[in-house]
Amino acid sequence: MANPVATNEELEARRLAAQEDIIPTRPSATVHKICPHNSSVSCSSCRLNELCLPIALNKSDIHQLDAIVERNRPFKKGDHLYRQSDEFKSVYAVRSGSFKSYFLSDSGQGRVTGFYLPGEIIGMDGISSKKYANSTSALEHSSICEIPFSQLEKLSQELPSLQHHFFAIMGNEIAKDQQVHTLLSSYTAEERTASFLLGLSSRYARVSLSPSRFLLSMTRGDIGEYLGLTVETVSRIFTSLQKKGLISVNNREIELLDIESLRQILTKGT
Amino acid sequence: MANPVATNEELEARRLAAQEDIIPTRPSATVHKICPHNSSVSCSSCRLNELCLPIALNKSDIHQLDAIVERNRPFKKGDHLYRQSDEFKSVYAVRSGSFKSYFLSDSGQGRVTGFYLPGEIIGMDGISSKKYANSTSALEHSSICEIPFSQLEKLSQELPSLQHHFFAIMGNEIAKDQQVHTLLSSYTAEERTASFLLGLSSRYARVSLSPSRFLLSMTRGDIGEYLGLTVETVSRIFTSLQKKGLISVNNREIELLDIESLRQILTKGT
DNA sequence: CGTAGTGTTGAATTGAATCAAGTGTCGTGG
DNA sequence: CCACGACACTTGATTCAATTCAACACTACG
Repeated sequence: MANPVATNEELEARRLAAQEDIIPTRPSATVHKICPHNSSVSCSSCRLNELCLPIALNKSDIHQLDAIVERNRPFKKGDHLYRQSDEFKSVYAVRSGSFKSYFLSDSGQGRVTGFYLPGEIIGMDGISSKKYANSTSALEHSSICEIPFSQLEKLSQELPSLQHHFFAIMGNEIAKDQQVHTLLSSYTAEERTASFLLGLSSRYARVSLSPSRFLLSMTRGDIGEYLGLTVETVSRIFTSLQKKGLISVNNREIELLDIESLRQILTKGT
Repeated sequence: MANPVATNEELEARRLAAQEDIIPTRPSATVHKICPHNSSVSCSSCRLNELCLPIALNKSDIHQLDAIVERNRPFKKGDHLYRQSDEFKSVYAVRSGSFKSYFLSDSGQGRVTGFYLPGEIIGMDGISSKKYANSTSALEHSSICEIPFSQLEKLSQELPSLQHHFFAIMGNEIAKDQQVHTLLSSYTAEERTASFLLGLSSRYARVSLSPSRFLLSMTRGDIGEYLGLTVETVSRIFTSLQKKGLISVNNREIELLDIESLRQILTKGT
């Protein structure tokens, strides 16, 4: 909290450069800036290749996947990957940055249905109806790998382990969504918030970022829409968790001070 | 509501026999009872084959699917298909009856995560972690087709259209779960209930049952757990919708009297 | 430097939960 | 076939968590 604000990419770059968990107090100093949006990287050299689609493929197979992946220009904050009811064409793997998906109902109000971090797959909701069910936009400067779905299907036909892995990715999405169902149907505002923070924490850990200290790329409003709460409630819960000493919040920068106690909020249930 | 209670299977059998929408006033009369739990039927002769996994397969391919499907003994009300953290082995297609999936949290309280009607697929939440994330039990006397997943994968490798269809089924589940997310995070009790009833209606229509009159195989408590409401609230909303003339409820038997107005509850939003 | 967007905090309100007390229904065993 | 007990459902009164309404502070950006 003594820190000036830094973007996730900067934090990420720093971490890669320094292999340390502690965020330097004067980050703007002389950190060598690695650009994580570099679009010329191949799947085999991508540092996410052990988390992303290539996870199940051997060296030679990866090149086949590589050949169908399109590495698009970087996305600016607010840019849309696709919009609700656009024709479904591709799924996307987040390379850097973050995205949110949201659903606009007939009555015009939107709700956030998901946040996506590096190594995660976006767009699977469009597979069955051939139209995307959500809109998805970048929360910060971000980059993406586009994987045309028809080609992914074709390649899955040739590479059993790719098929297996993609089934697993989709199954994981289903299991995750059902957990969220439980969360929304029975947890209190504090429990939802704690669960959200712990979820982000482990997802950051997965991409080798600090699990206890990170930047929220989404607004309080986004979080509220995702958790089924209002902005005000999210803000109040953050404040109250801070007063209890479980977290430390400073604007978008957040630190989980007592992960164990945060977990207990979820398990001490009714 | 002047009707004595009848099970869904009976309603189904009657409909098949009579091709009519109106439930006879004296059902116990002389309806020729077709047993929908007959386990000797093959995929190609199953009357659900245009809704279920075979949908995308031609005659000759169906026999290959047929060969890996295991048609289990019927399930009695309350019998479990599998339990949370059992080893994942198969996905299941509902042949007749209905099932509920529910998740037990550490604190012991369970929440219903889904209901499954004939032609729908159960168990995909276990694919990625190799353990089922839910327990699933029969809500009434029901029958099931078990599809060992490893064999389904193998066969998907040979039959591109099966792979395609299974991707679509999973994508559909994801899209559906995200709609539920929106429902739970922003709808009122009345909106959730209306949406639930309309959802059941169209799913019954899909299996050629009356979309406006059906039996609820789940308790008010199950509905409440699914929608994130209490039993009392569900009961009150049913009563209030009945007073408004939109539905008619008599115990587990329900009739949607004004589907258009029910839809309007959802769209008139904020 | 000003302004729009984002976040915080307080007070009042409310929708649904909880608590409580029933009635209705079904399956079982006598 | 009926009586019993367990479970399912309904309805009312009260409480409470989260929303709503309102005012203000902070930040970021042109």
